Amino acid sequence: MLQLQEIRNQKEALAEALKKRNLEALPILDKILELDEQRRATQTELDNTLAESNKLSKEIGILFKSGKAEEAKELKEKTATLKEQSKTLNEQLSIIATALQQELYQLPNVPHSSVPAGNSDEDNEEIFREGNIPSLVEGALPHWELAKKYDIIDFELGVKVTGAGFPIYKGKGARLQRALIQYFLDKNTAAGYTEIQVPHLVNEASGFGTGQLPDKEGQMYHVGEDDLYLIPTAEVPITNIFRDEILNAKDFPIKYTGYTPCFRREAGSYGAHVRGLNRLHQFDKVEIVRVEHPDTSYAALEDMTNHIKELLNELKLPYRILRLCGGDLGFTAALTYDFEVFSTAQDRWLEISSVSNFETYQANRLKLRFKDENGKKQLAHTLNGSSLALPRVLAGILENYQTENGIRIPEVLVPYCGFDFID
RNA sequence: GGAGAAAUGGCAGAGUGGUCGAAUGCGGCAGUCUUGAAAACUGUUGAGGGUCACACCUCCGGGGGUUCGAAUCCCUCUUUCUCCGCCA
Repeated sequence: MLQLQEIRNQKEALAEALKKRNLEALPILDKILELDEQRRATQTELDNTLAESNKLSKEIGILFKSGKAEEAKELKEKTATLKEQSKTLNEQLSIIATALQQELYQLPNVPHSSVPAGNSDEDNEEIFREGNIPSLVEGALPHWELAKKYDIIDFELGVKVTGAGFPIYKGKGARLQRALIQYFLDKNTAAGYTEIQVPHLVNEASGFGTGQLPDKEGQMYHVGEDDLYLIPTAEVPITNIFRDEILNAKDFPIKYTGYTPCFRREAGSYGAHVRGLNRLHQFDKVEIVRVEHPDTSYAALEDMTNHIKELLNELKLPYRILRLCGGDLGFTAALTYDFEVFSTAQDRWLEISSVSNFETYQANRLKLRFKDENGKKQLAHTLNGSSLALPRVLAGILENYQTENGIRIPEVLVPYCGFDFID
């Protein structure tokens, strides 16, 4: 959520920056300022009414104590009008405040100055590439066929037990997945992230705090009986740890990592690109989350991308890094780097990590603040990134490490797996 | 799931209808003292709105109600604790 103060101070600059998202924000910003004006005027009126009412109440109290019941009675009658007035004003105020909130929720985050303009993922800017892209090998199989051939992932069985998009990992497939989780967590903790385990269901306030609600309601599974949501990413429970907190500047940096399953309804996305592990309703992910001082958040973002690079370098997977363009940038992010692994058999790139700086956008919703060096309260910056999304890493390994006779295991994972070959 | 008790500022803990945004203690911050530190002493110390700055308004778990007036009374929800039941 954008800060009202900023909208008041630099409306034009914000509107200009939001154009990168192909959003003509000026009418919304004007509407917001108008509602803001109304809100303050109504608030002032209400405050004055309440002030008068408070004054009378005190006088009545004093009169009663000094036994002047008659005079008190007279004053009592006067308060009736004030009560009526403040009730009306209060109702008006809440209508205006709600309208103002709704306008604010509509606005996405302002893109960072380095974000390229663009409409879709085709306009994302490739900023880094590592590893050779093997040309399509004769006889190379896509991962879903490899999974079947070596009996390590059973998609049909998942359909039987739950439905499409809920695969069942078996034997060495399950073990490889567990090895990856452990490897990622070990690397993250070695890099200074504190490992935590968090709930897999969150309440509405949490969904709202990180920006999943109210906009992306349909993407989350909702447990109506208890009004809880299955998490679409560990970002939600981890970041919400800091909701309504006022930190000290010396608490920074805050670095957390956690493994969780992630649940996404993925309503409306079907077709060839969702085969196999490409897009699932339930998948595992290790996440890193940081809360930073505004002055250092972009250095933190670089630090995070370097960390993800190291993971992929060690796994020796061919990958590239994209700077997302305005049109592809998530609603709440100011700047996002996507990491993509090359899927040899599918001849396409698969997103395996998304590292973002949300600046104050989430913090404003979360009321996540800190006391700066001068004792002033200001909003913190939040960041997060996948390190990494398991299914697509798995797909990348299966496809890139396949041989005629089986699948080799990346060297760094062998100690975690206890085997070096799947056949 | 049943029965009971409770929820107050960073923490502990007073406050049961009127000047209470809230005693007191601890903690935090600043100062005095000291070569420095500790101790002691003095001052200061919740959040939000509003204002150039004041004034002023709101907030004592959430929501609603009674009253001229609510931290205090009533209803309701949530959470915590104790006992019983069930359970990995």
